[in-house]
Amino acid sequence: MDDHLQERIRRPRLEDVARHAGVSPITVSRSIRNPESVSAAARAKIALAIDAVGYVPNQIAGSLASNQTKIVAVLVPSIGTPFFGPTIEGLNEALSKNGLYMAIGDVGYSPSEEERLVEAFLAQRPCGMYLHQTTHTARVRKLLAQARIPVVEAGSLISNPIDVNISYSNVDAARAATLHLGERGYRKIAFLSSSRPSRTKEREEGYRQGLKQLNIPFDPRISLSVTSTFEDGGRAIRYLIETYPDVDAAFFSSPIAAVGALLECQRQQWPVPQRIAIASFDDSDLAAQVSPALTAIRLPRYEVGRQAGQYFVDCLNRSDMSAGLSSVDLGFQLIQRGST
Amino acid sequence: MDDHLQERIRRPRLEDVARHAGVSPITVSRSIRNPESVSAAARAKIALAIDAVGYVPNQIAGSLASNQTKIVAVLVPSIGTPFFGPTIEGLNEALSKNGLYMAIGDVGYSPSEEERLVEAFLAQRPCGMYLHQTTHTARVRKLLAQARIPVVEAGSLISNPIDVNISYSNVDAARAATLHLGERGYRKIAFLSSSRPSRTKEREEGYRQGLKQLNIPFDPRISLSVTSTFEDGGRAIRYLIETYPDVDAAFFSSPIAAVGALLECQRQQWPVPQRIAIASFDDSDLAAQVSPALTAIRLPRYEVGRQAGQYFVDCLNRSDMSAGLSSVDLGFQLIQRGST
DNA sequence: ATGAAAGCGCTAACAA
DNA sequence: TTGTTAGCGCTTTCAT
Repeated sequence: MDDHLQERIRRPRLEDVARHAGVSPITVSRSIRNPESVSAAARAKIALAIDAVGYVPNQIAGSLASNQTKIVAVLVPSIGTPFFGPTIEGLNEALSKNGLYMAIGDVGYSPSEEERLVEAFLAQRPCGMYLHQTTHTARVRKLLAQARIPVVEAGSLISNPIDVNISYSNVDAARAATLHLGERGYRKIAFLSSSRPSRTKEREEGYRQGLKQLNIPFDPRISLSVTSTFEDGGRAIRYLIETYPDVDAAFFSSPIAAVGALLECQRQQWPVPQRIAIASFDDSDLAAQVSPALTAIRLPRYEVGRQAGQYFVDCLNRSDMSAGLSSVDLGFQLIQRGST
Repeated sequence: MDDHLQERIRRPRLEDVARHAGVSPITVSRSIRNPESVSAAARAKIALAIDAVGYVPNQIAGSLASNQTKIVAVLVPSIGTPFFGPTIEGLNEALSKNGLYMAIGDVGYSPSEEERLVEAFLAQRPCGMYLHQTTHTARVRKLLAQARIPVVEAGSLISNPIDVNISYSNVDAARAATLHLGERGYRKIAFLSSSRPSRTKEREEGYRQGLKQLNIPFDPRISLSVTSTFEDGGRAIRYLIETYPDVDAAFFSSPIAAVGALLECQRQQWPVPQRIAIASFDDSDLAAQVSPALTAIRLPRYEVGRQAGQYFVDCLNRSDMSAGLSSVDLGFQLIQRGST
């Protein structure tokens, strides 16, 4: 009687299950978290009772008592863009397999927004934090250091990570692509950087290092900034060909812009790579499908997420932390296709 | 002295701030959550103290005491695919603006995985749940009903939502595209459904309704299942043209496959739409860029997320719930381009 | 505007 | 293997 009334009013607790099963609350707790530590008989009674009262554990209370959560905070520069899809997938793969969950936030390429979100997410006491970002405000670094949780920074290879850095080198990859173009005989290589503030500097640095190695002088007039859209990619290639006819190769930081450029070349009947070669920093299914298919740097985006996720899992199991290396270079691949 | 030692050992609490500021813990709590309810003098002292001790609120304890969280659980069929990007962006837009956060999970098109995740996420006591899915196990429906939180189902228009249904009609949209093709004079219209289990049935139903309205008999031989890849789209159109030369239009459920088909037509020099017209169920930037650009149904994916997010926010403010309509049809647009 | 007391639902630590 | 006790760090409620 009383029971039925109460069930209407408040959600059942451990105690309700315990009473129903004729055991103590802690036994129910154990049977849920670590079934082997409870006798088979008790386990059976408890399973029945859980079903009967419709019990769903309150993880909030559990987290407060145990001082640990199963939530990893994931902060990305832009939640909707396809770029981070594979990384988030990799994180999810590693985390969900081990009973961890993701809380996700969008920092919009803004350090102050990152600061706001880091603080808000730390209030949830996550068991780890993934930042797809390597430059932070001083306050962020301080908050994260105090938090004493595993922190993975990704997106660039850096020398002084807060905790662990898992990434590829934008500089190396951009240099490799530039060298590839040089080795294929292209001499007047334009660089079309993405307008996103994130990795542009590093990619341009790699491009310049490549040029130097090829003994090609850097020409600022053919180093342009382009938004990451198909339209702007097309616009850029048109501008280059019309303004600097001796340009024979274009290296795009954005794979979207690179495809846009290639589609524009198709429309304009500019043969690729004979009239102009095109290479892209980032690979995509699409890059492999256009004609000619695009030469591109393949970044280990999925792998970054998976290894980051695995790191959080490992930290939780052996709870010593910081046993691994502080910086992991996952490398990249140059996929040569018809466009160069 | 004692203070400094303790700070090393455990994170500062409300009490530490309170002692530092010379007020009671509850005043600190108020000053954080509702600054106006505290005198300006106290507020100033407290702000200083928070900074001095490096206090980050423990939202876990807060949630347990207040019996409410700021977390919305978001379950999508596949976290990495670009399809859900705009929806998640819309959710994030509405939620983050109002101090709510997202926990995200991937149910992988599997009802049993959905059940597992719904239960796990309910344990976190979210203040709302977004499901990009409309068919559920009985247990999921029961759990969600008991949870007494706002629930948004999206992805299809349905008649018996658990709480609220915000979507577009797959049937209506597929019918509209089919009718469009009929009106443009195409008579032998193939349907290439996506192999994803999700909305395929509804889209095929719309296609058949459209055919019926056009007095065109349904021909099961040209209703095929195709994976959502560029390659398979190309393969499908090749198969159709080679096997059923009288097919004059192809309606793709997957925008990726549709673009793949168009690229294949370019390679094979099959003029579009003269040899064969192509239409796509879902729009994308890319669809607008290929030549000819693809006629496509534009789905309000961002808007679905934004309105769902707004619903959660509204429910939290007026805490009555279920004041709105139970089903919202956000419609769709048919964007006609060169491919039809 | 501020404070004191009580308790949210669970788990850690200890005991049996 | 099971139970008892004592909190986890906050917010609610009630008082002043």
